Amino acid sequence: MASPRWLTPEEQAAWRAYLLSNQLLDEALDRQLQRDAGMPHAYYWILVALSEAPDHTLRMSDLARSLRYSQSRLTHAVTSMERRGWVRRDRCPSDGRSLLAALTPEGMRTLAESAPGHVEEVRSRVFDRLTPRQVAQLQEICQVILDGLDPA
Amino acid sequence: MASPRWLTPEEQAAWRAYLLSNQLLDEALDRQLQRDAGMPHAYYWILVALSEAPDHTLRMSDLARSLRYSQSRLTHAVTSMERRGWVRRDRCPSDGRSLLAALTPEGMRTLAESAPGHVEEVRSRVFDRLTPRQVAQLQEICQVILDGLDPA
DNA sequence: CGAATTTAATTGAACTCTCAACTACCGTAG
DNA sequence: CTACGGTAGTTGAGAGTTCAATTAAATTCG
Repeated sequence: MASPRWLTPEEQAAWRAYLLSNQLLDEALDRQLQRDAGMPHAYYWILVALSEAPDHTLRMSDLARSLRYSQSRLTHAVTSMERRGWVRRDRCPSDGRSLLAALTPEGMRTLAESAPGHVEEVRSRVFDRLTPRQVAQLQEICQVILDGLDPA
Repeated sequence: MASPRWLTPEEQAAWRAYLLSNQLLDEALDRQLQRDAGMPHAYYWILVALSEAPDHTLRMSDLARSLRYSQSRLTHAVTSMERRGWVRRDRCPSDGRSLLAALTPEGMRTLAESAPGHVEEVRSRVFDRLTPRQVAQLQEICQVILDGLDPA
């Protein structure tokens, strides 16, 4: 058992800042969406993904893959969103195993109503505070981390 | 109602990379700790905070404040950690409302055993992939975001 | 063809976290 | 000294997520 490669002081400081800012940012985004739209952050991105798909429709498994949600997570989420009338689930004509999740007009309207407020929150919390240079740096850093986590 | 200030394409790309890398990184960290130490990420930091405190002891509310956890979240977490024998809760002699959470030897041992593997995960997922320059950039960016979210 | 494997999706239990309500104790002002 | 506002902490319900088990349809291959 080799001695562990501990973090340097610089790395520790960066890591704690990262974890804390993430924690608070996630909480802020979740709270804003919950308060103004009655949905968790995860549901917002399901609405976004469906709204960007042809016919506002995606196979459950493709939707899960594109958002990197587990199938179980997506099933539970879509079940709840279906109860609210935001999404419909239809059998896939070409594959009996698959289900097609489709955004309803009601779901589209919910997204359209909540998007401006949510984007405003993201702006005020993040992008209004960063220089264009920092935005580019952030993306590069996240991309490097993603490359290691997301083989796709 | 002014027209919403949408994100620019650069901001959108950065935002999606950020959200996805966060999601996957959080999942990876949680999975690693759950698998190797049987605890969620949040519990790990409770152990760390207590291990760094004088006498391995902190008032519940100070612990909550330092980690930015809600009191309720901390109560539930500590209840679970107490059942596992990692933490003890004693009445505070100077203030009848307060409770002092103390790390037990068992809890200290659990932390000592899980820390190397966890740090290795953080290294391999994050710091081994970033240049020192990027680590500094990351910290600055997170600090800017923190300044807006954490008045303290 | 028909058995075995893989893929799509759901289910339910266990767990964590949030939120609102509640108990108990402290400090202070009348 | 007692009433009152604030602080410390817990509780329980509800919601979302994970994980393992299950169902069912498609695909592969001997």
